[in-house]
Amino acid sequence: MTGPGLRERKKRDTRAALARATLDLAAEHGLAEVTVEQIAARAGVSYRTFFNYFSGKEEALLRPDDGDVTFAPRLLAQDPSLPPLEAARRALREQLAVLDEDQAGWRLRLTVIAAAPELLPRLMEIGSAGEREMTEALGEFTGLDPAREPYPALLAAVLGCAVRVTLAHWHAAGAARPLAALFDDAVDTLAAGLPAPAPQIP
Amino acid sequence: MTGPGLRERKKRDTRAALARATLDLAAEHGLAEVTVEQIAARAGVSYRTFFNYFSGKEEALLRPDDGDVTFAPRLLAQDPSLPPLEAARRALREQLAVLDEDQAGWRLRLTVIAAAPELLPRLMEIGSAGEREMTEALGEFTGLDPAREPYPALLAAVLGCAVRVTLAHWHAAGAARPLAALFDDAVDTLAAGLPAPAPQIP
DNA sequence: AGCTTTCGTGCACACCGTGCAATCTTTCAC
DNA sequence: GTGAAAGATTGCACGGTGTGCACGAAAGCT
Repeated sequence: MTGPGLRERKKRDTRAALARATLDLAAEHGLAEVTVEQIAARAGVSYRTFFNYFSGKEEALLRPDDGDVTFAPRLLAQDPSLPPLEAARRALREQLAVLDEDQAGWRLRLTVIAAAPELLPRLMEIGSAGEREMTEALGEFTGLDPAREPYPALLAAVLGCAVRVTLAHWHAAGAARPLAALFDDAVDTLAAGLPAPAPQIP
Repeated sequence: MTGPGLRERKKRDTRAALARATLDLAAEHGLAEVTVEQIAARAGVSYRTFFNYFSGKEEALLRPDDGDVTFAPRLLAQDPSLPPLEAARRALREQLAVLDEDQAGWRLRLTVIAAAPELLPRLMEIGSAGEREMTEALGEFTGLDPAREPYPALLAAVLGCAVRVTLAHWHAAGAARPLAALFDDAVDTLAAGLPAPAPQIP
């Protein structure tokens, strides 16, 4: 049992250092004001090396881990007799639990994203490991061909939205309620056909 | 009644020429392979002038007109007693009708986008003139504060998805059915709580 | 006509992202 | 242990992007 080996460990460390440096610098000055050179300097590697790990600042900020588990196996492990929406809800709840491991980091990350709105659509690709993959998995789960029937794509897109809005609300509300509960509420609203809630009268 | 004036007209012509050149070149070679210099040359202006009209290739491709009508007035013109989903559906149907004016152009545009998937999330900002604006308008329509209640943001995001998926399907299916009909189907599915359709048995 | 405003353009600059080749380090086979 | 293979880091050079600035030309106004 030699473990992951020195090489692997150093690679992971470098990647983590670069991601962390990107996050910290972006939190301080805003992502647009930070250069790759600064990031590399803070992480202790050369400018050129940065691009051995990430294709750009964006990726370094939004995809700090590369080996994140995909959505498809989680979905296909669900009970096939469940309605698709319910099965997907359970799979995504598992996936969101990963964020709980580094709550502080993700909250900071969401702060940076909120200040750089051009990144907002990209959140779609984080919580769900990509909408295309989700579409494929839902097609398999439901037995519908995504190329012919819009249902899998629609469901995947809508769920991606639900994740994104939930994250934004969780962040805006200061994480007052746990992420999983907020996500459940959102899916409940979807399952009910998006009825208008009663206006609050404060 | 002198009309728009020579100056205005030339500006609009230049903008249209740049947008058109971007679209044509991107359709021929793929957006990533096209340089701003080529675009400017084809439109008959200088490299520098391109940036007086667009902030980059992306915008030139996805936002050919700047003065597109916003979503908010369309929504607030709807009957306030309607459910929010239904009111938004009607407002968006009006907005999508604009695309019918240049069907061929938009179908070509969608082809380019399909070949450059990193642009796909940006479609959200076209059909709906921006998700934030939609959220605000829905907050006003429902009497909910978007900062406290997630419902307006969720509805706006989901509708943006519906537009995007509808456009993708319309394009993939070769515009066999009209855009408005496809959009109606999608909203019907949403209103019904995203139930699983029967699997096709071909 | 003259005056003001606005637009087009050239120039310079910092940054981005990539290909290539040289150098150094880990790993593995002998 | 030693040396070769595999792989990571780095410097260098290059084409492309996007912006600030200043100058000239054209359009609109009086």
